Amino acid sequence: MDRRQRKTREAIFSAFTNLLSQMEYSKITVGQIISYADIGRATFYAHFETKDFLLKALCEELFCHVFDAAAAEDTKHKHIFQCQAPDSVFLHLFQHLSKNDNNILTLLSGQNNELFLRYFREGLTLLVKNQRSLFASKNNLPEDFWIDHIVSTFVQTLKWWVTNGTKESPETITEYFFLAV
Amino acid sequence: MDRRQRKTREAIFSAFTNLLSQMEYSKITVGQIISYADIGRATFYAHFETKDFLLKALCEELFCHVFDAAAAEDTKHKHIFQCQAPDSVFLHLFQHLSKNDNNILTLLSGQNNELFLRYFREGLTLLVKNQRSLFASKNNLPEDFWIDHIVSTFVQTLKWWVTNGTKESPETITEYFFLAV
DNA sequence: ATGTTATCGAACACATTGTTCAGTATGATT
DNA sequence: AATCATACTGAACAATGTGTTCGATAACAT
Repeated sequence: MDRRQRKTREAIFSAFTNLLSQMEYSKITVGQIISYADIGRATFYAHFETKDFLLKALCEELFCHVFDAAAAEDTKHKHIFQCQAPDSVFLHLFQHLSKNDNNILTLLSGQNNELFLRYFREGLTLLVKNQRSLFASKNNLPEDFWIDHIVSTFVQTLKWWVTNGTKESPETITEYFFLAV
Repeated sequence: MDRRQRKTREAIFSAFTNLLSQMEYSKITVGQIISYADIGRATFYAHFETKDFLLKALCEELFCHVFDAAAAEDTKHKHIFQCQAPDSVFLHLFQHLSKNDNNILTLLSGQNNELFLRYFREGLTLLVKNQRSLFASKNNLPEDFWIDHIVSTFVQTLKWWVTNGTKESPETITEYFFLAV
């Protein structure tokens, strides 16, 4: 990819992420984005069809990164330490999120667009399906129902955690999550 | 209240509700609302400051009505039949919602504004707090955490129900809800 | 019958979106 | 270094939506 394209794309993402941490999605205008990113109007539209597509692209980058990282750390962990703690994927996810890389927590906690949550839930659903064996106690319920339920509970736990100041350790939050679910 | 005001207000609510069942909140314009309601532009703004305030007013009417009705039926039920089934409030709520009065289900299931869900959750939180004794099993978790969790689970159950065609009976859904929670 | 108040409707300023296009700068390729 | 392709600029543009204003008209309460 052309260096110019890369720089522009990153400038847009950076501006957009900053704006997202300051105000809710629906209030952000393309004018603000190009002003922060310091690019021309036409350039923005050469990269993204609309603001919604920008959000989608950002989510794909952020969430893929987080979920992949959590899964990878988990695998590595198991290999090195032979650790079979059943909650390790989720613990790693909470740990990773608690660093607030790329402001994901900020974005998830604020009153942002539903699109945002939808993409997060999509990634999370895949993760939960891979870990379905952890939740055998739910098997008197329809499978898609309880997968949905676990995803909801994770998101709720995360929101509660952030809203209340992220005071608890990732370990404690993981415990809450498994107690609730 | 002046009859003219009442009529206008109802025309706006009616137009808005219809539109909400046809398209998502963010796509609806004031122009469409006044066109459906067949009123002047200035009249709309004499009643509601913005579209968001209209949504808020609608939610207050709808949700108050639903939660109050559920609580009232529940009380009546207990008085007449001496029924102490612990899940009756929630069963009544599911029953009431399943009639889809005023399109609440349609509105809740669609990809509507977060505002909408926020108001629904507010009402629901009050209801859950009144019924906190039903969920004693959660008392090794912080109280605000599990109240949040129960509210989340209710909303998730409702969404799942509607998304999957409202095939299950209110009784079955209530059972799912209590199994999940 | 009278005074009050809601509605009308059209016009208004303003903001935002998404497009267009000619000109300029930067990158890749030989 | 010269050349070609392509990304960016910046300003202008139409189209759409928001929220306000105001004089005229109709409906209401008493």
